[in-house]
Amino acid sequence: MFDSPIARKLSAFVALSEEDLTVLSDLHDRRRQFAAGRDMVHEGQKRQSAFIVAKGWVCSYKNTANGSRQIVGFQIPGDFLGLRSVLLRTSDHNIEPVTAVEASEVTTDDLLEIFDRTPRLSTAVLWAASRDEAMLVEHLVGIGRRNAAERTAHFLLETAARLKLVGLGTMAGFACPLSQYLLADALGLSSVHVNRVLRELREAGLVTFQNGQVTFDDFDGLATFADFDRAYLDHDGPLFK
Amino acid sequence: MFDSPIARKLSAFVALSEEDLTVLSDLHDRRRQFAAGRDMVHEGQKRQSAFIVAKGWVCSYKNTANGSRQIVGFQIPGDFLGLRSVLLRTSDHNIEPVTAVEASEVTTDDLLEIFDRTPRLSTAVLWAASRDEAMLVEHLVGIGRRNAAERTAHFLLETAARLKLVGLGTMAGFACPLSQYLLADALGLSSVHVNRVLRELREAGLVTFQNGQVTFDDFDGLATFADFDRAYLDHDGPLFK
DNA sequence: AAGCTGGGCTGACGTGGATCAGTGCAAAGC
DNA sequence: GCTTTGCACTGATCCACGTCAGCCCAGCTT
Repeated sequence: MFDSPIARKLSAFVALSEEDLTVLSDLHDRRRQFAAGRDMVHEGQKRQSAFIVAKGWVCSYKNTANGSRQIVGFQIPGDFLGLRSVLLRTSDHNIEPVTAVEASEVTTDDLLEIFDRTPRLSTAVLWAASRDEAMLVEHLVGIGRRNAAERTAHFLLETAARLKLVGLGTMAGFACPLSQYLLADALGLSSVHVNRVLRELREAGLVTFQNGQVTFDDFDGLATFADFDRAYLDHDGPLFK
Repeated sequence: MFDSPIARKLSAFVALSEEDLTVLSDLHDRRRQFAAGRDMVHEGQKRQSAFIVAKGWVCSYKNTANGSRQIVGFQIPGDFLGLRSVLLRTSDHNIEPVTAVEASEVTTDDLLEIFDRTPRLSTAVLWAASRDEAMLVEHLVGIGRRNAAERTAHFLLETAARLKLVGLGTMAGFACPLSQYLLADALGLSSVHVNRVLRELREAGLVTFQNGQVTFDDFDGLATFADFDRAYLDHDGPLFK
């Protein structure tokens, strides 16, 4: 019962107390279901609460005036979503489930109580937020200064590292529900080009992404190619041991 | 004495108490100087404290393997920098003053005390962090899905809005110490192309950026062109009035 | 006075990735 | 069974930007 994805993830950073784990477990039990494709949150929505993903994949995105969209990031089990909207009062992005999703709603009051009563857990929440922001920065750097292939490779490696932390993948590979269209919107490319890049990476013997399955054929080679440095994910092990 | 840029900025969001203002004022008085061009923080640095900028411009950036760099954002008076590094224990980016800079160091202990003793101020700090993240997202969307001219225009508008909030600019324009090289590294372009884009925008009668001065020749036209929506900056006025 | 440096600025040319306009296939719906 | 829909995949063509290679000017050095 204490083994929810969020508890696993946060435990990798902060040694949580019994009480912390109970709070998380209570949240975890309060899950709601969301169908794939129907937006959970849309831009401009007010008084939005946050969620913790328990199962499934979600994406956060923004639409631009010219009709295209940019996916800002994917949330997987153990991730918060919409945390930023709580303080900004208005959501600045849309949130759409990629697959069927189970998630627990976390209201502003829940958050305040966490900050009030479980200081160690609140540190962990802030850590998770910092880590999400670090991923955002890495994403920005990738789109700004890496070419399509490096960017794609980097994304797959980062995603693998995140999934591994919640027990959903290994260094060998992971199950990936993303279409090439979604990948394109996340990487700032066209789906046509994503297709070509995936072929190149496959033919170079680095990664294979087929039938919803990502397989690392040469993990180290790929990491070198993508200039992937996992330091920003901060898996140095728990604080306050 | 209560009129530091940070106090101005946070007051636009949260109605601060006398005590909150005193804490801010004490921080503000504790300034240190930094020379332009010499890094204040470098990637991988441990146990880094945060800073609040009082005067001057700063940029946060990352270098990539192929020798180019991506500027993640600029910090102007009233902005935090390096907040994320506090919880991640290791800085994930470099920080360089663009001009001569005055900034106050904020240690982890200072932050803990703020969270402990001045709850309203801590809300304001978290709001500022959320706003910074929203700007990061907007930056990501720009690089991923907007073309060079739209992106440049958007950047200038956003920067104007931020400066205005701390009394350093108006709807008419602002003083801007950025070279076209810095602009290029921030926008994910080459400096050559930045130059051309700035000329286009000038010839279209939208903005003029010359001699360290940005002048909006047609503010509304530019905002339309750039698809600039200031909602994400959340200037709705203070909470808890 | 001569040289150097750091901006801004420019034309010619090359290219990574977008766009267009498809094909093929498997699963779902009627 | 036939049609529709969604996704993977492809070749041909185009163009937004990058790269290269320079010029010019202002402000510093020596």
